[in-house]
Amino acid sequence: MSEKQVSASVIRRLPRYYRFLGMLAENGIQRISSGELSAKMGLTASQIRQDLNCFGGFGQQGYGYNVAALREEIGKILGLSLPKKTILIGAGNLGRAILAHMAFAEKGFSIVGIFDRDEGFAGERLEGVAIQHTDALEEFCRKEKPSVAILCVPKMASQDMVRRLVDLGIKGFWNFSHYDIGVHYPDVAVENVHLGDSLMTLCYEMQALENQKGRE
Amino acid sequence: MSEKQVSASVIRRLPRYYRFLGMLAENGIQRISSGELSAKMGLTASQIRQDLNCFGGFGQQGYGYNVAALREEIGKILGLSLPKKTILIGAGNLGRAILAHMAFAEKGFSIVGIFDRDEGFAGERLEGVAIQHTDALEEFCRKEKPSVAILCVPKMASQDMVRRLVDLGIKGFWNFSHYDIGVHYPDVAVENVHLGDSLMTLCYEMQALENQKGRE
DNA sequence: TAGATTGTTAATCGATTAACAATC
DNA sequence: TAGATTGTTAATCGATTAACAATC
Repeated sequence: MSEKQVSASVIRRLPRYYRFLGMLAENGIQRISSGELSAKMGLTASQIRQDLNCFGGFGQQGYGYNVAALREEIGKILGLSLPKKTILIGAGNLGRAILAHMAFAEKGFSIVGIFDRDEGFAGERLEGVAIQHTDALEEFCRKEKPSVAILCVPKMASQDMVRRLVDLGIKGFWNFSHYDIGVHYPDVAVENVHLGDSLMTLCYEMQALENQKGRE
Repeated sequence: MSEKQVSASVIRRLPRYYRFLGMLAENGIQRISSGELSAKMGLTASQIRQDLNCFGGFGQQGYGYNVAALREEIGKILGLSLPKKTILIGAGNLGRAILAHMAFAEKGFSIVGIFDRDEGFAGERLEGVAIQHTDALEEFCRKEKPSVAILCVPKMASQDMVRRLVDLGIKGFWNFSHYDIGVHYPDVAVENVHLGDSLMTLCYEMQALENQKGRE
């Protein structure tokens, strides 16, 4: 099982394939060719075949791909069924919204603890899980051994918090804070969300659109 | 002013430069070389110089870059000072969290309206702006002419809502819904957030880390 | 002036697209 | 079998890195 290293560009497209295949399955579509899928997703058929063949031959010549089977394969590649004990750090409105909004369970994440430095939240429950003070973090992690942390704390607090969590054995961060994890922790998995960057990118795109219109 | 088309890869790095330069400025650092900045950001110095020179020569040989001046230039390139009337569609917990969490004003976005299809929210105010029923959307847009919509509605509702908003003259979408805008609307700017995709990517990275450990 | 560091050109590397033989 | 569509190799394209002359 010596998997060759697959590029980040390919990995970033997998969730999107997974999502589109889910939609197709919901609509009762059982088979699809790379050509049809590429049209729906705005990609080339070549790219889809190339991407999928990083992991194996999931299609059938002359037929295409079985939607449900391919979706399941991609789910496996992503590791969605692997159980991942997860803690939420920061129970402000962003943390709460994410907790309520995301389908964690169907991706293998189970929320086992919620922490906030605000004493006022202590005891309150979100989605059935009690909020604890961050002081309880060390003891909790030694006992429960969570592997993932969702970081919804202010920028100021995040740098120290990350160090603390890495020391406590956290292996993956879903980072909504303004701090760039990852530059200094090569042994953990990090997915930075950086909503501010996203909004600025939109800002640029709108301006570019405007300029383009003017030039035509 | 015939700007050559700058690649998306470069654009996506600009907000990150902007953020790091902001941090440096906060720490009282006035000048920085591409070499120093590259070390802090985990890039190559070449890439930084290459990126910046898409837009002009902002540095000075033998000296480096003036932090404050460069930050301002990047802000200009991104179009942050351009005023953008913005509406929020969907005042559920995600919409509320985003509204409270983001520094819209400092990026030129002003929230002028909030809409939800839930009658129960009508009249409530968030950040000083009243929530209206989505029925009021048409009249509001014709009068106020907002250019940006933040989309925080369920997947089911989003497809129709996007069509409606495009018809009403919305030129940019910050899309938190599960629906992929952009495949069918080439004349609007779209920034898809897709938190689910991000979480799945983390899932893969964690698994890859695990496999790597086992192989060593 | 000498040292440092940019702006820019050239070389390399990787990702995407095209093409087509294999095969269902 | 004939038609369709994959898996895979080769060609192209673009992005990143390296190198260095220009210059502050």
